[in-house]
Amino acid sequence: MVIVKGAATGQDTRSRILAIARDLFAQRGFTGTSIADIARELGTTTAALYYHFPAKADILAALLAEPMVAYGRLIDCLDAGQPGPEVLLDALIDLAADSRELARIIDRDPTAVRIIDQYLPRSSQELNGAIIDALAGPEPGRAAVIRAHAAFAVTKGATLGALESSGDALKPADRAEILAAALRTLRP
Amino acid sequence: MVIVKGAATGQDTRSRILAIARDLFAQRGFTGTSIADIARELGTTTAALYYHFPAKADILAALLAEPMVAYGRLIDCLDAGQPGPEVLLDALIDLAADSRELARIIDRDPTAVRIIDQYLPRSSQELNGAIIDALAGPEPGRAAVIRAHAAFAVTKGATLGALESSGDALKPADRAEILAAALRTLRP
DNA sequence: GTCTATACCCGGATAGAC
DNA sequence: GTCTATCCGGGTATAGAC
Repeated sequence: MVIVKGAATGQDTRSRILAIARDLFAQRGFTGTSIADIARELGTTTAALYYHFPAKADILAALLAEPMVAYGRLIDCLDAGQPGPEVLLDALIDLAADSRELARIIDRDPTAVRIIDQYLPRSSQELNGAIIDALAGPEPGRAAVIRAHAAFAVTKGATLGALESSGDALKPADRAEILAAALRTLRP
Repeated sequence: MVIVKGAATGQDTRSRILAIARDLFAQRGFTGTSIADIARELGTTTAALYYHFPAKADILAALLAEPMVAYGRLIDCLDAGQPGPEVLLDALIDLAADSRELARIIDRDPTAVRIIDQYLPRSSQELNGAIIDALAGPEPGRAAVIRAHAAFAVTKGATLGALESSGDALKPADRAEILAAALRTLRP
């Protein structure tokens, strides 16, 4: 039997920290956000934060854990069997939509990139390279590689742009439009 | 009559500082680069740096001055008369190519963005918004706005991707491929 | 123009009481 | 689980000699 106490504590505080951190990191970047900033928003002191997380980097890691396994699964799909470009682009759009604040953090803050790379088996550079390769197809000419870069850019840029105005979720119509644009980019 | 002294000094040191800063900022981000890092690379102390620049932010500002007027000119063109999308996309590609390291700094480090916004008449957010509006055309539907975001993303993403492998200058063939991809994105 | 030395602050992180 | 108090390091910036 679960008794609900007056003010929520425990696991709940941890989630609040993560939510606050996600916001602030997205706004000011990882480096630009201090532990004190998070604590202030949380309504506690910095010391209290360290009860929940051993270090600032671990907050970032916790935030990225979920999208990272998703990203990893995607890469595994690439290693085994070639998915069509539609499937791949589709997955990339979903990934960008699911973790939009994180996407911003990841490719915006070099310091953050270095930190998350320590938590990953493959560096984020390698991951991006694998995606470009898959989009470019087998034995690609230079033009195909450029088109791959273009399509990749569309999945990120257009998805973030669409979410900017529509708030929380990516509308199906928008998703379709983005996918179509990315495909057009890819195949002349 | 100009006498060339043994070791170059004066104006030259200033340029060296800027070159070093451009490199380091691009690699580690603005926030991630310290004055001491730049001084070390330069072979002097931090104090010497402050003879040439009053503050770290001023180094960034000097670095961005040139591309910023180019960007401003582009926006002015938008205000007066509608250029076709080809012209606009073309200019965006050139801009990305000319200032690739700077482009990285600008949309990667939120702290840097805040700093340069203090030096500009219009915020970089407004500038980007104006470009999206121009690409979307008059009275755009939602789909057109999304396509505009996609095309904008292509000019940046594909240009940076192309330069990654080709070194210093953007090859004409690559430029054409990028422009074609961006246009395809824009018009179904 | 460049140095040595230093002031000053801020960020991350810890100790130990409650 | 949260507090007060504090340490440490590194970062920006300045003073003043050379």
